[in-house]
Amino acid sequence: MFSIGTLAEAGGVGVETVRFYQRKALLAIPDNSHGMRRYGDDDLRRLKFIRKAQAAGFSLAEIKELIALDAGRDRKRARELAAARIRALDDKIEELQRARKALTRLARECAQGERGPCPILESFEV
Amino acid sequence: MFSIGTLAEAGGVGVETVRFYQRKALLAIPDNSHGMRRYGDDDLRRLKFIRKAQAAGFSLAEIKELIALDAGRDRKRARELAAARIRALDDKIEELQRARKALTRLARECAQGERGPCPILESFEV
DNA sequence: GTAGATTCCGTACCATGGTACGGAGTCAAG
DNA sequence: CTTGACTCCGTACCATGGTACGGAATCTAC
Repeated sequence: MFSIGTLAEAGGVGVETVRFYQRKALLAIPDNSHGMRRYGDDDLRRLKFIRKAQAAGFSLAEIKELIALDAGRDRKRARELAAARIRALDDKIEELQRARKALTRLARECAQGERGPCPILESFEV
Repeated sequence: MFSIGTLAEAGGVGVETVRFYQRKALLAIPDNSHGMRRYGDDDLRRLKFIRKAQAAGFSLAEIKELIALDAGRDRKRARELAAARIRALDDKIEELQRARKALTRLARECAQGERGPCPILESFEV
């Protein structure tokens, strides 16, 4: 059992962020009737999950649903959320790869010399 | 020459968004001393550029700099911005691919049956 | 047992990227 | 030459994901 500061540090976030997640009901608020609130491994696991799910592009609202689902038994909904997000990820990855191509082109076309305008807009095929 | 509504539609954004970009100095505000403001192909090109650059992950502040650079002659800075964004894109693409993997695993482990909890947190290797 | 760090809690504030509102003026088609 | 759509402009508001503040209580280490 550890304090909120220790939890935050272990999760790689600030104390205020932990509190924010608590307000959003993404993290439980432990009882403190006997002094300071104490946190356990489950809280840390959940905090880390929130950060990873965020990295996967889930919004905090979606993450909240995922957490509820984790305890629950609606497999169909869980699969739906996963599938939708995989599609969104595929689209996003493709988009970023297109953007990367445009930027590579920009860098190449700006490669020579130190001065003079680069065709930045053109590089993006605008 | 066309109106703001036509420009917005052609750019795939709302009129209010065009105004917002104008307030942010991403788009020029044409003279209207002789009536309504009129826009040309350059405005549309720039609007489309803004949307594409956004898709590449540039913030509006960065896009503003890119536009200034496009007219200017500081190739070094343009290359720097491009290179930094390419690195950021590579990181992001990798991260999304990791997330995709976690989600695929989640979908697989939730594949059987209609009810019962899925190990959602575990799927994310939390 | 006391000083300095942490925690608690509510509330306020922040940046980003828009979206909406409302009244007055302008435009375009019938 | 009117009617309905569009424009102008300032200002307000919105969602998301935090970050900061400040006074009181509590902890921890010396």
